[in-house]
Amino acid sequence: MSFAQIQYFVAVAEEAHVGRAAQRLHVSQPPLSRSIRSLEDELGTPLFERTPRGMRLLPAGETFLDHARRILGAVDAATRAVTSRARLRPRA
Amino acid sequence: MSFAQIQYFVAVAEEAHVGRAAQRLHVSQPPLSRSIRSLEDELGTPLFERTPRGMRLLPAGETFLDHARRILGAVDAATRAVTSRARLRPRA
DNA sequence: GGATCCAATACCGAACAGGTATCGACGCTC
DNA sequence: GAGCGTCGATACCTGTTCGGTATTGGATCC
Repeated sequence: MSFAQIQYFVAVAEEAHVGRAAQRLHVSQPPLSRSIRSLEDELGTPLFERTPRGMRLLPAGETFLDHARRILGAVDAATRAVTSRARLRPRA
Repeated sequence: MSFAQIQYFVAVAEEAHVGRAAQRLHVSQPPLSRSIRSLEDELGTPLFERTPRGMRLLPAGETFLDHARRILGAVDAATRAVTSRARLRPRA
């Protein structure tokens, strides 16, 4: 599991559409599809239901989405915590 | 930034020694050195002070260590949340 | 000042991630 | 119900990354 994978997952969950998520993330659709699938493989659970109209979150996916956002938030906080230190203060 | 990088960082911080951390992580020393260095590059801040006896955490490193543990915890929680779902219940 | 211990670098091969092209499945329109 | 459009999934190739072995550079200790 990588950060990119989690960001990808969140984007797909929010867009409910791999193609749209890909656009938003500035990557192409196939890597995104693969990433989601390998995340599901790693977790041993499907997170989405594939429909002809796009992707619908399964209950496990909803749960994971919650955690995923928390993880991304934690990473962001970590980054800001030390980079603001580096610059001695964030603004001015 | 990757999870491995964060795990590596925590190990080095705890061991205060790249070689020992490498042993614990079952990787060799050079990749670990590089990983830490590239993390510092990415954050734009040194996290360790290199001494002839090993690695000593700098204040920024202490801060980051805190966040790093939180991140790993969040990832673990996320994983457990959906894998326990997958198996319908963790034990028996 | 030679031996020792540390992290850093050079170099190489395997694994991974991303891109383009294409497929297979489903729904819609006529 | 045939053809078309729209999904995600797969095949295939390529550039990058990651990990390993061998070696270096620097500091300490005797």
